[in-house]
Amino acid sequence: MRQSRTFIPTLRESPADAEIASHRLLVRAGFLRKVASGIYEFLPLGTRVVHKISRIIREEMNAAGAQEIMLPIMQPRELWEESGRWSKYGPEMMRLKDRAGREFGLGPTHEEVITDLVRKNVSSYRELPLNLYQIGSKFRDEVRPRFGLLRAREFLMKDAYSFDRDEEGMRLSYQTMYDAYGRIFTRCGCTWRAVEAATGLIGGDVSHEFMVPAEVGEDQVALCDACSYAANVELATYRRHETPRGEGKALEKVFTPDRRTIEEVGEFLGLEPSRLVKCLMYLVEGRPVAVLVPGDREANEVKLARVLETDEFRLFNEADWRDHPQLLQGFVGPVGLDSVEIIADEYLRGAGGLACGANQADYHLVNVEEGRDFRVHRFADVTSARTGDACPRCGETLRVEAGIEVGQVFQLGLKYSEAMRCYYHDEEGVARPMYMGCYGIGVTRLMAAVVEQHHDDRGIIWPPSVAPAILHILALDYQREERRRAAEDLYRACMERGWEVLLDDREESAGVKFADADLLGIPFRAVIGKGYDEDGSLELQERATSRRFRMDRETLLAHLQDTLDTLEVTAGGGGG
RNA sequence: CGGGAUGUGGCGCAGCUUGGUUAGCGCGCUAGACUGGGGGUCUAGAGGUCGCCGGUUCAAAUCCGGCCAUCCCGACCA
Repeated sequence: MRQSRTFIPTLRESPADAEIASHRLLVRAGFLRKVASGIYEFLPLGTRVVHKISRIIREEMNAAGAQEIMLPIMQPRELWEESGRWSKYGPEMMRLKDRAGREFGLGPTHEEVITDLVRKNVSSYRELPLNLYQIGSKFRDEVRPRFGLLRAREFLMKDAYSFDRDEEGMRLSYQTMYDAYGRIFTRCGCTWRAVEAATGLIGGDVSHEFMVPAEVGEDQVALCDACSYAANVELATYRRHETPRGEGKALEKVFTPDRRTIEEVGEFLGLEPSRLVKCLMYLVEGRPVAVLVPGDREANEVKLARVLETDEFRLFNEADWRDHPQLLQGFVGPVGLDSVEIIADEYLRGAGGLACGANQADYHLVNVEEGRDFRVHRFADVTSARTGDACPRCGETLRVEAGIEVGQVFQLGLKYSEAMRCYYHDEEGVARPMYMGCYGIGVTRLMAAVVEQHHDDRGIIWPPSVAPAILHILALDYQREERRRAAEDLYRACMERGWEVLLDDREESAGVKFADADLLGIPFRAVIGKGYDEDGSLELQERATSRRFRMDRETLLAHLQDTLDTLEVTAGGGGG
């Protein structure tokens, strides 16, 4: 690539609407532009990076026995009715009609189409297992697109689907994908963690997310350094601390004028927040349910959904409080709350010495004991783990940190195959549903994650495996004939070797060239300047370390060859 | 959807409170000259429906109303 002829519109200043490093740098360095909220254009360098990442994914997927296909973005409503997701997916799915009024959705994911494809064309156990994947655009009408490529509405995703004859086969397919994912992220230069994950709208029982640790990550992950426990906080469990016991004191009603929040009441009564019972009112499928958690904890609604066995619930809104006038907002408590189902966090089992709302304006109860003063219908794990909690496996201290979810794998089981009648015939000719798995990688999100992990205040620092080019040739003062010739000569030598290089052949000042080069983040840089005038030597610079080495042309080429060879070796080896 | 903020040449911003005649600055862009190892200097230029619609006024970038867009926080989502 000749920089003078390549579309790389760099920006001296940061775009006003970019907050995080990856978004800011990808736009500034001319990889990316925004066309609307959550919708981006990929410029030549951005496209190259996408291709690099895609290539790594293809190599690992193919090596793992998956076959690449291409599925449509536009999908008929009928298929989604079959799985029940036409209504379940809600406004998250982009919908449109054709001229005849037929309804379609833009695929946010492809379980329906792939299941339809396989059920129509695969009918024998002899054809299983089968693993099909594609790399293509996905659409999700996110409530709030943000952070550039991290949460976009149109994005590139690799999605794979496995079909097996039984559960064991499915587990094997799952493990194969799990292993391939680790290699993919390692090859892309990321440090990552696989964590136990919730399955959400996709469904299934077992799932792992691949997380790239980053401050800007939207997910919180609970990790144990002592054992291997790692889970998304949405489902991470933790050992409860010693539950406070009652001392048999009599229940007492205390006047607490205008004190409603945990902080206000705790301060007024002189009690730790953990001694207060937070009584959250939820409307669950139309009926009120009380959820009790210790005052210093938040309810975890993903866990709650599991306990309630429904997604149809929400915290009371204003109207709900009006509909249930016997429940006093700010003073609800479990004592005497007979008409309402009560679910409590495990921590409160047998707890005493508690305080809670008295179901009477401006009053709270103290010396409350579970079992004696109120009864819980169900105890469950309904609060989130946080840093400092005890690991559920080994009891050591958990750490909660932010991460970017770059991939997720699911054991779907029979969810789609039964709903959509995706069956095969076994040796006896008996029709059985296929066991499915699905496996996603957010390709463009991964690109952003790589930048989050690899940048400094001057620009991007691409890992060689995904860089848009391996070498950036800068000839300073391009008007000087000898330097220009040397640069052109080096450029040609690289091209002959089939390397991807960028030649800065612009007549810009040295400062501009260096600044742009830092911004673009190509791993190696060959500078042709004063050293060349002196003794014909070139300067090889490493973007990551800023180290510089003076050497002659041949040494530089040999050095790069070594680097590229190492990259190839890494590609073949394991990761993790 | 709730809360907050912003919208002025390609980019980043000032001007708006207190309306006034040619709407400014930096960067970028064009032409020329000099310079040439960290966004260099000078000269001369081009480029703007001040987000959109309506209202108030002799007069609106500026005041008022509505709408749209974008970003942030939350809710939501995996």
